[in-house]
Amino acid sequence: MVENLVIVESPAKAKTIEKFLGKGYVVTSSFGHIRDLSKKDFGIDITNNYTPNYQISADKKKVVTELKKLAKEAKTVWLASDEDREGEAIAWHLYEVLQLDEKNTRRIVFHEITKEAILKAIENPRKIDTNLVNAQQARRVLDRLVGFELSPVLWKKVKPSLSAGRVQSVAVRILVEREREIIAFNPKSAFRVLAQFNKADGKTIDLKAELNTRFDESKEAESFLTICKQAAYKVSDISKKPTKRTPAPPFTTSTLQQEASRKFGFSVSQTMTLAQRLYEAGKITYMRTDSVNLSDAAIGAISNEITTEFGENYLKVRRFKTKSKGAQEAHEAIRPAYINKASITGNVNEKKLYELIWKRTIASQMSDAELEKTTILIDIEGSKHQFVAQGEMIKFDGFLKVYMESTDDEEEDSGKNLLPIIQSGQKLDYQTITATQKYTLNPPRYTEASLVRKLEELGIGRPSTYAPTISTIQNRGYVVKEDRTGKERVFQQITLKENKITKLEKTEIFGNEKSKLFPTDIGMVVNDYLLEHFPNIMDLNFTAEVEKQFDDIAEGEMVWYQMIDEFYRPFHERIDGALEIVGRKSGERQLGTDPKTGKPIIVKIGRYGPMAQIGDNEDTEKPQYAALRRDQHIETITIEEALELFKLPRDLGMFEDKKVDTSIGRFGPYVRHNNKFYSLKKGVDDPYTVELARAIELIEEKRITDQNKSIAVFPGPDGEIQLLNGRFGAYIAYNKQNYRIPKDKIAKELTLEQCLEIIKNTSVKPARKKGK
DNA sequence: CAGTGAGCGAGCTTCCGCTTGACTT
Repeated sequence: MVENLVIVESPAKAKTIEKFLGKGYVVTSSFGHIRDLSKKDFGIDITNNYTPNYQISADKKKVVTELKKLAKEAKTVWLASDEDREGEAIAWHLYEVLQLDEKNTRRIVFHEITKEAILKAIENPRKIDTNLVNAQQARRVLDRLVGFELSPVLWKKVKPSLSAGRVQSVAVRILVEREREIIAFNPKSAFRVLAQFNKADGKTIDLKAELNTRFDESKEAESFLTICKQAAYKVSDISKKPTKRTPAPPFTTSTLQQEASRKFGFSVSQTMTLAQRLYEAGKITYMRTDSVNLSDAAIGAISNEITTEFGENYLKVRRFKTKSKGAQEAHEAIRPAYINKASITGNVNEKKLYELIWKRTIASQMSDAELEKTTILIDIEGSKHQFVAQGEMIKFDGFLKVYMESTDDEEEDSGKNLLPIIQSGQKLDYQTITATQKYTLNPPRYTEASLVRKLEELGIGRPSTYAPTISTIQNRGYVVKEDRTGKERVFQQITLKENKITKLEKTEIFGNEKSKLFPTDIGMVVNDYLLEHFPNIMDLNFTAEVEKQFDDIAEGEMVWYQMIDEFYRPFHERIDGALEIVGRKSGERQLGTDPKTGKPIIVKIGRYGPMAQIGDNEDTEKPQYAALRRDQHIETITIEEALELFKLPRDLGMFEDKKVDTSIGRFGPYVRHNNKFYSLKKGVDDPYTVELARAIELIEEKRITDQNKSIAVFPGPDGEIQLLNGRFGAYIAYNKQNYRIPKDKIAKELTLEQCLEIIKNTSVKPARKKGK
């Protein structure tokens, strides 16, 4: 007989709490939600006040049986899920499913896992807050209605298996809009002038300064440098201004994802997997949180650590306030479980992430850094402009001793260098003065982490869904994360050195992208379609607005199904309206006419992806088709590039009485002969120019490697059993399956019997899931 | 593995938020 059964959401949390409570308490966990809307036929009775049809999730059946058993044995059941909308609903579902008795059920909540907080919670039980539960039901039902009515529209109007939802569709919209800003971006250039001074009153110094003006035209820059040739330079003013810098608050899920991305290049899901491991090992507090709050106990421990490690003057206790919209603050900020542990054992990445969390937590309770910003103004004889040198000196490092937050901007040499000691009125000599043509930068593309930040700013999504959302939009093919190499462009540089002006044309690479999110053609077409027919769902403020209503429901000022009804009726009308319009949305774009045939040339999304087409479908003559290449996009492809596509496949001639042709396929450029494919060599061969002789060379080369590929062939019951040399060593190929050869066997010496044995002992792989 | 782009029809896809493992490469 168990006296008290406490149910929390996470097993790791249960373990910790059990230690605090000791005898008489069994602490267990529900593993999150135990029930959800039925997957079939909506799970909502629309005609009956939107009554939800809840079902115990397949993977929770075991948990529920176990919990039922424990609850039956216990005298008192304590529902200790999180104190937010979802947590309240979890408590209510437990209450319903476990068929608990109100008399021996207590609802308790705490925001931090400390002994004091939990004992206090036990002393102050309450009842389940039905209004809060209803707010959650409204949230859940709304998301189901939106997701399960919009997605089928996309299946019919754009492409099967697509999806839409309150969160994911807005996330894609943000990326599409940024991409279009970038496409439309028109860089402007101006000449930035930098001077390097090497003498002050004849004494050697090292001082870099930038002109306080930029010149639009190279002529202006040149005539300025001509003035500089003759000019005398004088320090006209030195000013010093004290400034300070304040530490960032402790980590939340989204800020942790951002910093781990900026500092270590971790993907959002990578960070979460690492954090989960640290949490389960008891090394950090809960990793899915929107709170920047630290418990009193933690602040005490941090203060201790700072005073002993760095001294009293480095300590400044701070309480941070959450700024983000819709934060529910059921937990603490993400911090080390034991503050005095500056590092841990574990793999390299776990260590890195832990140390980052430790530093950020400690720094958040440290003094401001005090800086002195120095500005030196330099007069130029014969010019109204001035050179400006700026420097920053740290007078007291404060929190910078342990931690410095990174920014997203790829910083140029911002001139915050160390300045030499110099006096006002001193005469300066230049070493070089350089005017460089600088182009304005397009708005930056999003990384996974910066998209999460944007979503959080808008109050869209929750800490537990940021990583899954980022995966979903990639899995649906709306977005790809990739590197793209930039383009070259020419810029001018005019240099004054030793009284001579020289002009140079240089090239730079711009627009290099690493691990950035790019919307795909499908992403753009779906976005435009949804925006056209469902602008309210696509509104960046849609979530914020329904959240207000959920709050009203939670306050008991609104009936949840009435709120849903007001949303649903006009929404469903739009669904019907969209379905009535015939035809599909293919994102078709006219490029012009084909000079050869005079027929229209278009690009659009076809059955198998983005394609170009010459001629109409209605035309008596069948149109010509060509798939776009991976790096080509409906929105940006030019007519010239599209016409290039139709030059392939190219016939090269005959070889061994069979046709040889060349083209570009899914895996790159190839030569085809007798129904066999031979890859062209990257960086060597080009399908537009490759000739028959070279193609034959490639064919013969491949034949030789293929000859060496086969080690032995045996007859098997379902065709040949082949022993082959592969990329990863020898393997067995039989009946369209590959089999690994055990390490203790040598491939060459295998007999038919041994091969059959290996095949028999290998568990057949389950059918691969189709799609990506 | 590298193609395809007409049409029909069966059967499937899909949301967001709570939680962990169980998967594969």
